[in-house]
Amino acid sequence: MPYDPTRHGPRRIVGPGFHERVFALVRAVPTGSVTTYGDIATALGRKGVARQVGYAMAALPEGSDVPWWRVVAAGGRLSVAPVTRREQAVRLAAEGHRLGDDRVLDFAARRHAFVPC
DNA sequence: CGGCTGACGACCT
DNA sequence: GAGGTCGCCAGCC
Repeated sequence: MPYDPTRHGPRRIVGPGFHERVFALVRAVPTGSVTTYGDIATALGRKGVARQVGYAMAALPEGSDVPWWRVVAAGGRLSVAPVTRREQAVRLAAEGHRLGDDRVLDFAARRHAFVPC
């Protein structure tokens, strides 16, 4: 069943652990840049956990300080649930991104490079 | 403690 | 391009 905020209950409180590390990385993405689930997974040291990164994003509470809209799918695609995707497109456009066909154009140039601490 | 639930990605037909 | 398969795992009930 696809993610549906109207049916999947209240937002959950963010706890310590994996989710928190994901959120910390997303907070490090500056305005005007984007990153991907896979890049975050790689930055965490495990290439294969892009899916888990997505799950972490789904658990974000509303009103958090995490710029979730800067996280796109591989290749710059917008792949979240339709309602959220519209919101994401609006926010990305507001940060100067050009969008087309559910994609971030110039994705390669706007992709954030995570630096090791 | 077991079961369930998910914003993915690479690769294959 | 459109499907399907498989690997991946934390957090909540």
